[in-house]
Amino acid sequence: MHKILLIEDDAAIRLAIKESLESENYFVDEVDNSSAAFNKIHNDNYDLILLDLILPDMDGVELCKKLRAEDIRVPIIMVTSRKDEIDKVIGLEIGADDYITKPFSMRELLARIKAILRRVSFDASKPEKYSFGNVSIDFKKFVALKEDKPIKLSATEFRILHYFIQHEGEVISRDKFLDDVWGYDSFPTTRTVDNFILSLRKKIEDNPAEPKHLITVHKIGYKFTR
Amino acid sequence: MHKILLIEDDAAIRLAIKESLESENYFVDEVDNSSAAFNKIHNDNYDLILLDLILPDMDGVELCKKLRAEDIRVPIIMVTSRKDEIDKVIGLEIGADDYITKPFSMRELLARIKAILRRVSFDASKPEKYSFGNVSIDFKKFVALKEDKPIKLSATEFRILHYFIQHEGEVISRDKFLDDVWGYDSFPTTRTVDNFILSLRKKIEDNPAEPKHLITVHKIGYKFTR
DNA sequence: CTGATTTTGACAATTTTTTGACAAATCGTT
DNA sequence: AACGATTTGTCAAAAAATTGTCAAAATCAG
Repeated sequence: MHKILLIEDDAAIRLAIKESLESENYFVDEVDNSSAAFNKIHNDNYDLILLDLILPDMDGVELCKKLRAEDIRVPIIMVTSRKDEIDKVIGLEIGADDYITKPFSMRELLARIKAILRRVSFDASKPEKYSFGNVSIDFKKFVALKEDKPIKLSATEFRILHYFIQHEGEVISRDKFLDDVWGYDSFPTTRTVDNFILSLRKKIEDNPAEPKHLITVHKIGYKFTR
Repeated sequence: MHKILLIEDDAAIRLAIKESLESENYFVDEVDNSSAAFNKIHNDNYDLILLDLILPDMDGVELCKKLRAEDIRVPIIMVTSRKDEIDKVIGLEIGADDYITKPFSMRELLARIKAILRRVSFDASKPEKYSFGNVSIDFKKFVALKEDKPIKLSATEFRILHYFIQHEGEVISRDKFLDDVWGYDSFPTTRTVDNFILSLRKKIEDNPAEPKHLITVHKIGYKFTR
């Protein structure tokens, strides 16, 4: 889940934005002035900062500059009320990644946030293709073959296999699966994991009753072997 | 990796841009005046030039003209502070490929760079004409035929098909479509993508209910197969 | 202004995910 | 080896989420 710091002195606007962001499953911290923001930023890791340009104590521009001067590179989206303020401010010297002027639609704000987060966080080490036994998988084309015949995997099944492959040989507990594959905003039971293992075995094992790749480690979890 | 030459006399701006570009995995060379730029360009191959309009020695416009006169065709993006300067630039005689006025956000600059590099690499390996099933498309003339009968495609539909063809077999998420086909300053919902797929299917599939070319990959996106 | 295109929103159809019940297997303890 | 407690395998139905579809609203180009 992405963590966003919202810096805005108008309480009503702050609340509105916070609620929208939360409904999109972002975690939001809010402050109403830039010195509080400055502290928060130093004590916490944010994925993105939403910064209103007019703040009581330190100006938003100053905060932005200060952060960049410290080589803090969290993406920053500036929010301004007046178009002509941008001119003074958003110039690149300041180091904001994007800006949006009031009034803006929530949809646009959310879209901009999403666009920036997407750009920043791309998966570093993902195998695009992988094969084991008589199974081969193309994670870019989302195609899986067993003995050259296509098998149908759901999106979650692809994710699980991908995770397994990245952690080959390692025993993964059901809880870890739920954390890492499902994420922090979904809470199925651990039985859900078993069921996915079951269906994956049916699809990729020669003999699902005697799995060679998706191995049960009793009372611990499952592991993948090539 | 793409190689970019950044010509900008303000050191702060130069650094900010350079860092952003590098974080996007571009290789960046920087100079602060146009005669240095001129030499660099002759001794090296750049994929793109970012040129500030106000430079100490030679004017950016002059540099641009000079390069074009030598038939050097590297794409050039002009950066200007004042809106009225654009007029000088756009007049095509200068030969810049795009321009951007200060203030601008990093996101916009990166988007424009991406767009131009994409366009160029597309021109290089151009599928000007393409056919699949009983459909053939001429992307230069913007004409599409199905069983030799013309079908009417909108500009967006052409762009989508073109994007699909460039990424044949690959599954494209709705978000990626919005980024790459719609661009950086428009924020439709992901449902818009579905609707375009729908209308494209009606036009190019024999049986739109059972598409053979525009395939849904549930929970991931769509892919094109020949 | 008009007509075409793009975008949204509602609802239906489809697919996937999750749950829960029960059987089978495992483990530690007699 | 047998027992009981716990964990895992298995299946199918329920719940949830995604996509297909259409039409109306908004936007854009001429």
